[in-house]
Amino acid sequence: MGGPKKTKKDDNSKKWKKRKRDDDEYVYAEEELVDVGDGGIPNAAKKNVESEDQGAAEDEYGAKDYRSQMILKTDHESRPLWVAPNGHIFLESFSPVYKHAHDFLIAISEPVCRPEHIHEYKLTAYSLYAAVSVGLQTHDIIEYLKRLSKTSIPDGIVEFIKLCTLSYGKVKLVLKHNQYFVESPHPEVLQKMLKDPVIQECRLRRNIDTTDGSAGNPDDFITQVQDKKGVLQFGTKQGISSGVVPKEHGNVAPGDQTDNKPAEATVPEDITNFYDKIDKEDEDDEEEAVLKTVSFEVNQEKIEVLQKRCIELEHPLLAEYDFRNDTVNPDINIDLKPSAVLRPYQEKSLRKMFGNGRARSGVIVLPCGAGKSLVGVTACCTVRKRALVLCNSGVSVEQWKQQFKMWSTADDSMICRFTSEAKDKPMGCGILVTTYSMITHTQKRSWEAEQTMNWLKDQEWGIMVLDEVHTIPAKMFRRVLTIVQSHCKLGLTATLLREDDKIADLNFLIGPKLYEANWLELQKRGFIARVQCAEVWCPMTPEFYREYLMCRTSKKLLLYVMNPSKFRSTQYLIRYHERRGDKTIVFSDNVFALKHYAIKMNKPYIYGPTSQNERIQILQNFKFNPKVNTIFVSKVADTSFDLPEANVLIQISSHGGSRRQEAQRLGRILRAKKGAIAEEYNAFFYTLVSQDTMEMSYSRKRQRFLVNQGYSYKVITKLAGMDEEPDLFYKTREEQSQLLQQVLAASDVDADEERIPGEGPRTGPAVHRRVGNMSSMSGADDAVYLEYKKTAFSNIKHPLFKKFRT
DNA sequence: GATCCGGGAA
DNA sequence: GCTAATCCCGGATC
Repeated sequence: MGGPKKTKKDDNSKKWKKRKRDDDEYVYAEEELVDVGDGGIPNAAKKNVESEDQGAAEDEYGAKDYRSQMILKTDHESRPLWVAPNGHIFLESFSPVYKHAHDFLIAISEPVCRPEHIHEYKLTAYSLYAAVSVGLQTHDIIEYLKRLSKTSIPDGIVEFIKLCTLSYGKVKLVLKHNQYFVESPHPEVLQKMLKDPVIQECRLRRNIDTTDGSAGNPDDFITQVQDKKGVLQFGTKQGISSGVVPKEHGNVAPGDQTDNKPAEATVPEDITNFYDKIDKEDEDDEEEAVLKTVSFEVNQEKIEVLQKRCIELEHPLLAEYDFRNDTVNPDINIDLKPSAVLRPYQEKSLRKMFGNGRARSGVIVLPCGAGKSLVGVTACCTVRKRALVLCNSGVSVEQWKQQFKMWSTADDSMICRFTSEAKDKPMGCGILVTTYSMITHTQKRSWEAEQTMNWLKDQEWGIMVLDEVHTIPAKMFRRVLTIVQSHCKLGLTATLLREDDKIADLNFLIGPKLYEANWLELQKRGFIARVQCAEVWCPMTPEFYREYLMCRTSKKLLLYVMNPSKFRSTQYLIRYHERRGDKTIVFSDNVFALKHYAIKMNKPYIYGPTSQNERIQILQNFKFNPKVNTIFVSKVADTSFDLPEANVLIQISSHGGSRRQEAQRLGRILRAKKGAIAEEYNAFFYTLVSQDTMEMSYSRKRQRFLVNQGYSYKVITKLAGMDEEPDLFYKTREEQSQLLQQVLAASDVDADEERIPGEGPRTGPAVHRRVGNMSSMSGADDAVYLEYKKTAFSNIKHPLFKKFRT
């Protein structure tokens, strides 16, 4: 393949490639295609794509020239795609068929980078697996890709798609009567699989004969005939929500015309026709309706081994739940309220899940604020079997309960909370909301918790909703799976990103990604806020910079966070937005900085030790009190509670290069803002960075995810108007050096916990870290901090400090 | 009872 | 490898 090779891959070009790699993720992305973790790629396919890729010439910058392998079609202008031989796909977002192509690419590939004009995707074994699981078929994928493409499709890609999809989707994992079965309409496939020793190990043989009396012979399967499926509607028997959103058939979707130039190029008919065909197929694949299936039972504890092995054998197990024909588990009486109207993308994601009339397990990716919980609630209302919702914190348990009450007909008696402080009676309830740690708890349980857990283990759950699924460690999630028996698992998340490589695990622990929304697209349509992202560069003051260069890493962090010009920029931005009437949240990972900034500026702050009551109080004030427009928060705000009213976010310190945290935080202000259509932006996201420090490289790393989602960062090197602003703190050298002393003293304390500055070594318990239960509003619950106030702040007249002065 | 605090875990 | 934060439980305190 690959035609005549004009590569001259000498050492020199390799060097370039390597250098490129160090500062550019793109090259990584290419490599990932052939290395997606746990044997996700058929080996033959690997070779295929690799060899294909080598056929391309590379220039001195590592760019590849594929012209020799791809022939441009004459009507290429009306087709939106290029498919490169390395599996990367490039899409013109201004194309009249963008909508069709985008839907299709989301289904078959992973988005890599989606800026304004050209979007990049890549084909991976996982993404193709996901495509098959939502009902697409090999020939349709290839055919549609061919039609959308400006050029011929490289042979290697066709081969790759075939390899990754032909054997997929033939074997299913189903739960019946509390027993797990591997099921397939293809007896020969099951026979082949059962020859594998690993799979034999996972098979469960019962002494008692099963219903049809299957015996011990490996080739003896349980055989049954499947029922024919009907058309499904979401959420309710009556199908209130179905048909609310018209499907975008035919030509260009109405909403798109406004954003794009009127389509001068005619859309080739073969594209629109095929889109309709695929879209329709997804809805009712009748194909297997009358097929006989064969199955064998498997051991619940071996399920993970089984799934992994099946992927290696290139027959990944699909988990599907035919809930409408489940007569064993009773229906629960829950429907969507008529007022619950799904947005188009919510409906679309649910169509991926329920497309063939059954419930598929998998992950739905929506940005925060885009209505993930409505998707979860609707899924539960569609399945109408006992549902288990797993959350990260007690607070989000409460929020989920609220969501169920808001969108569905479920009342208090049907929704049961199960956390350490709220244990409703679980028996007879339809929906159980609990935390991951409650399920996986290993230590002693209270009697009540023990009872509920026993009950929970005995249940056969219809659906398990996994909130913020990206945050749970894979290990913990595995334990959940061995404890809970559920027919179907729905993972919800805002981003599938993690800095470690555990995200691939989700693919076979939960299921493939069913849908992923494009943030910018939602923003354009007004479903989430339009955010202006800015990186504000704050020069280090000379004194701070000198210390920064001299000291070791742990101290460095404190120095660049406490940089006086950063403080002043923060103060200025806060004032600027307060005048505009905005609501601002300031994030700081570093607790020392958090407290110092907040106290100095006299703003409330929330961090770990802040009591539940106080948190609620601060949040309520922030929400309703027009005098409280700015609050400071630590890491606590990254997860759990949401802050619906904020539209400005300022980051003064963050965790290394975590892209996920960045995305999560941006999500805090994404909830669509009212009356916002007039302005270009209605939300602001500032990251404050101390110039010429490590922070700058962290910052770039963190931004990468959002940049790939299409956000652009504006770099601000000087805040206009800041110099004219009166009364900003830390203006004089003297104030600054005082601050420096505090910072240095603070990092010394870190080095030697027991020492209190200025008082020499302590032996007795006279000074304790925690002093009584004073309000943490004032930061007085930290004796060390109290010490500083006595010395450094003693000349400041401020009501907050008066209380504590002796 | 409700609330606070500390320990252990991950 | 470290830090911050969280969860659950049990015992102490008001």
